[in-house]
Amino acid sequence: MSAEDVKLKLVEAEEPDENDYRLQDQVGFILRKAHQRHVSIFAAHIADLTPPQFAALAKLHDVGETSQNQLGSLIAMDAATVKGVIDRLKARGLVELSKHEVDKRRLLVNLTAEGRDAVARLIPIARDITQETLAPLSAKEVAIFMRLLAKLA
Amino acid sequence: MSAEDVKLKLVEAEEPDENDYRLQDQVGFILRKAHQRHVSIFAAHIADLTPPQFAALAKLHDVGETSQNQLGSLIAMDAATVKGVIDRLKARGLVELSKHEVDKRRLLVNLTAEGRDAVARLIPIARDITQETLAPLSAKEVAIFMRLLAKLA
DNA sequence: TCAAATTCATTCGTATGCAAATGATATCAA
DNA sequence: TTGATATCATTTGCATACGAATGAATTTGA
Repeated sequence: MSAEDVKLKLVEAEEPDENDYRLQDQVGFILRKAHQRHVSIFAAHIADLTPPQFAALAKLHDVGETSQNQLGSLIAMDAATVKGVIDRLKARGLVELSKHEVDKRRLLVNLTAEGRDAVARLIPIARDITQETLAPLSAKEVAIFMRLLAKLA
Repeated sequence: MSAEDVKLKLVEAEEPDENDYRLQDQVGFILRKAHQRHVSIFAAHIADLTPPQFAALAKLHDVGETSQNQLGSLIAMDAATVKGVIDRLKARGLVELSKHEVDKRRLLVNLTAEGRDAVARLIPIARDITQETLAPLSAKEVAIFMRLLAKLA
């Protein structure tokens, strides 16, 4: 093989570019689609609440009173996003806000009685949503998938 | 065991409700966080384009001229969403629009020369983004994960 | 053929999601 | 103590994302 041939071969080997990039095989693209599908399943079961709204209620049910930002960090929302979510839940009477006695910066968030009822009513449905989202996988695959997905989150 | 005891035990067994629902273990919640992490990695590598915008460019590079809605279905965007994405790419000179000669409903989308250059330049970076997103997994785990994730998307 | 149904695109309204800037309050450190 | 930092919350601006309504153009089917 001549020096020129070697060079050509190297150039070929160094050039996977463009031609073999398939968007539909990229993890980000598929992750986005899987998320879309989940949101769609969620909406089919719970029409009057979004996944982020339900996440806020469920977490409040777990931990009780917290500040708005603290709640946000528990459910992976930045300050601006959680504010919008909490505002809408408040407008619907599912949470109530109060000021922290000591630290005047903090805005405390609590479930209302109606909010507690909603969570209790919705949790069984949320379990169905999880199951339907994972339905394409066998039980064994679910265990593997959840373990790996958690590593990426 | 008395009949009463049996009844109590059954009631307990039938009541997983609320108490064992952990938001942070639900597939939808983790899917949302994994997607957030990916978007953040994307933004760190490609500051001037969003993942949906890049998806549109990469797919146009693949398939060439298509109608706006057709492109949307190829990259999993509804008509309203894809319109916004294409409008912004057009404003930046990365795509150009034209009317379909025969079917006057259709709006054809094409990469501009600048758009083609951008895709060529960005595809290697996009490959890095995929790799970094999957970095927490071993090669074997990546293969398994992608197979299962595809089933859910 | 022609009325009904479908497709393509647009617009409106609502809801995340995040960066950046701002203001109020609290904490830290020299 | 007080000046520098840090934290909590809000606001603005921009970008998906999608349901629903609308209008234009095409296709279907009786």
